Amino acid sequence: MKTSKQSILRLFQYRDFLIRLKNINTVNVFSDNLAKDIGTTSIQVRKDFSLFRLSGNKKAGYKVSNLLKQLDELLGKNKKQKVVIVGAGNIGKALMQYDGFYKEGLEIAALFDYDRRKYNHKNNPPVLPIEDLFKFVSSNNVKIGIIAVPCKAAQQVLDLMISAGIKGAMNFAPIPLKSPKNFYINNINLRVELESVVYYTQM
Amino acid sequence: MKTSKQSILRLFQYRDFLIRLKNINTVNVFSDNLAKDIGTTSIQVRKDFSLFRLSGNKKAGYKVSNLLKQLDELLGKNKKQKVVIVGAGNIGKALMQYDGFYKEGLEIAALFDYDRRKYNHKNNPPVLPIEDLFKFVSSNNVKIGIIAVPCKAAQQVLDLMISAGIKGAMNFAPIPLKSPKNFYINNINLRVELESVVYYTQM
DNA sequence: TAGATTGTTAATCGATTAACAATC
DNA sequence: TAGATTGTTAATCGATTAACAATC
Repeated sequence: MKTSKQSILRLFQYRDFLIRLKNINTVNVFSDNLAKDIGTTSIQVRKDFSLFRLSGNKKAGYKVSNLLKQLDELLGKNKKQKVVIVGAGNIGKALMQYDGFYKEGLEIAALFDYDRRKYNHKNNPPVLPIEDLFKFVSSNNVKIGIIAVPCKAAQQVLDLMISAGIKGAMNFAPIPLKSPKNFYINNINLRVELESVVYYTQM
Repeated sequence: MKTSKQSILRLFQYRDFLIRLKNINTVNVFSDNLAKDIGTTSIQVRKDFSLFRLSGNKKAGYKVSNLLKQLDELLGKNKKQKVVIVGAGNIGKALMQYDGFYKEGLEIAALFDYDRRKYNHKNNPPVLPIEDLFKFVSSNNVKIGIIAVPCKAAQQVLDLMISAGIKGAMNFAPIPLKSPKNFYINNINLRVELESVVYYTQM
């Protein structure tokens, strides 16, 4: 109960806003400013902070740099994290080039694919054959994977990741995958997300 | 209360599974099968169905084709929906080529971009100049948009969409956007999603 | 019938919101 | 001081889970 999934997600969003504030040299911020930005209420903001023992000053709000430092610590943003992507198709490439991963401590260490024509050892990050995944992951101590392959290959890729020592994954294949309890998987089903937009606009 | 966001999302997932079942000619399905597939409980499945007046047969479960037909009706899957994408970068192109949109009644009618070099009227869907968005959307009666542009252009694109008559959007720009109350916006922040995977694997 | 399954009502759980005391 | 803000405790709300009746 103490730490809910949703408040963690909001902490990341607050952090985003704080970074923007810091860039324009803002020193203080009120819970109400934070709330407005991410589209919630100031009560929710203070509640979230309360859960994680983040405190400000009555009347003066929160110090941007101080709060940011605490959030970085709390969210483990001080360590660099290596990530591998399996599937060098459109989604894989989009993520490879996604701005802002790197400065957030997320390093796309390599892409992997089944298709030989896509291999490119010289690229940064390199595009490697799927056979190299196991060795790469274990020798580079990678803990995070992204699955961007077609449905029929997804479970196989996940199993390979797990056996290689990966502990959490983001999955774009629109099919539920089986994983052990201690493995964290974040399913992103873009089709369902789009379908739900359609549904809500029709109501 | 009657219709919760989460149960709607699950209805789409049940539907996915039912389509797969239909393809392998399965006739009947139990709530427990549905639950296993999407990773929930049979109680939840029956509760969801109960909310939407979907019923089966005691002992015999649900008829796949019948249930599918009812879900299609409920979720408005019988009408084709046109969608426009603004931003012909990696994410835009990934979505353009995303398998399965079309057969789900989602038609990517056109992409729009600010960059002249990306224009391609001959492509299917065509890649058009952003100046054409307003006219295209209103004359084709498009109700759904996808925002796949950098942060600094996102709000401007959304405003343009709204003025052209779009009613709901999926937004990939990692920044909160302002929209009127009757406009539905689904924010997909891939960086935050990935960061949360990192967070949970570290615990 | 006995066993298995649906479907609804009630109970629980968790997250959000409200109320308000503390204090700068 | 008065006004504005934080931070915690209590109340509400919504979603999930449990219990159980109905019935094939």
